Amino acid sequence: MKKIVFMGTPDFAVPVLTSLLDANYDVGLVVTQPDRPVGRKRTMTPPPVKKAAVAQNIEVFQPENIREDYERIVEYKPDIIITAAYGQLLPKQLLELPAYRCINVHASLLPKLRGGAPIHFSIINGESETGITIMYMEEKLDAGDILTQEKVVIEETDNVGTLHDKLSSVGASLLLETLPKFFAHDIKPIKQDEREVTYAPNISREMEAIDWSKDARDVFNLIRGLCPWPVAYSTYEGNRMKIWHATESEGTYAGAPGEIVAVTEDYFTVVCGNQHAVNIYDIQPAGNKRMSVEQYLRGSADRISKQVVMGE
RNA sequence: CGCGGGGUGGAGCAGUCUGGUAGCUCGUUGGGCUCAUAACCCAAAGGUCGCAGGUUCAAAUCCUGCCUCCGCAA
Repeated sequence: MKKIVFMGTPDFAVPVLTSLLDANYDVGLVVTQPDRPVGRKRTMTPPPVKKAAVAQNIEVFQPENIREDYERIVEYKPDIIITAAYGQLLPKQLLELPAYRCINVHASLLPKLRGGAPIHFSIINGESETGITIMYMEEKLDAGDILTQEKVVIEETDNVGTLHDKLSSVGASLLLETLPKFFAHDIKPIKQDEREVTYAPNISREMEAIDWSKDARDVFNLIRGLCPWPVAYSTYEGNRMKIWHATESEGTYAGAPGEIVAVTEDYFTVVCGNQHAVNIYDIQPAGNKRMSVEQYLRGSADRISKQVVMGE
């Protein structure tokens, strides 16, 4: 029985861990990020993977900095380390420690979308498919040789939430398919083609603001690529407004980018670049909860007016 | 003590400054109109106005404390 150390942090990694356990793999040590203060109240919250591990009575190790504090893992003498969205780069000493080395479950078709937010960027970039890659880990982020991959189609109706769930589940099942072959040395690792590399860095604040001068298609992709987290936003008469859900509008409109050109019972239309537009259905005004435009307008029909320019 | 906006029938809001019988849009239920309808007309039910205390003849409204939801910032 191979001794496995699992390293992961967010929800994405939870099904990967639990499916290993369900398949009776010997995961005796789980490494995850330290509890972090979360939300307005700054309450210390354990990462999802920790909760899952604790629920199964597995030892949890939460080093602040894995590059300096990894002695516990060496002590454990793992045969393999499996990571999934752990959140820190591993030191060389750990990468070379286990006989079967370290493998990672990454949510993109590498070499595309290396980095911390591959799911977001697959949608924001307007890709029609993405997937899971299981690969060796190198010192360089997400650059290791590829073991197995599985594609996942991105539907028009997908957002980060739905795609995340699909990928997480595919990641778990692909790992279970990969491991027996991997341990039997039945997989030939493939080098990543450096010419094909693209990156998916963590989402920054500026990225969350909608640039209405872009194509309607790009705006649409940004909105669903940031939903349900961290959510795209713009402003309405100076007040911040998160945009939870929108669709591409048919037809062309002669308005300035950001201008509201139509308001109906349940959505309003905002012009983007290239004369195209998006219809906005779900919003969250500053200080309020998320609500449909229909509900928002019920409070008072003139809360959204034509000719107002969003983002100004 | 980081800054700020909220909590009013099932939903979204107005009313609070200038205390004096609980209002709007929608939903729900019943009835009517119609060949018919998610449309239109009429009617009804449904709220201890977040909680507690205080001021007052009288508090959704003023004062104090607390709970809670949310935007920003970290």
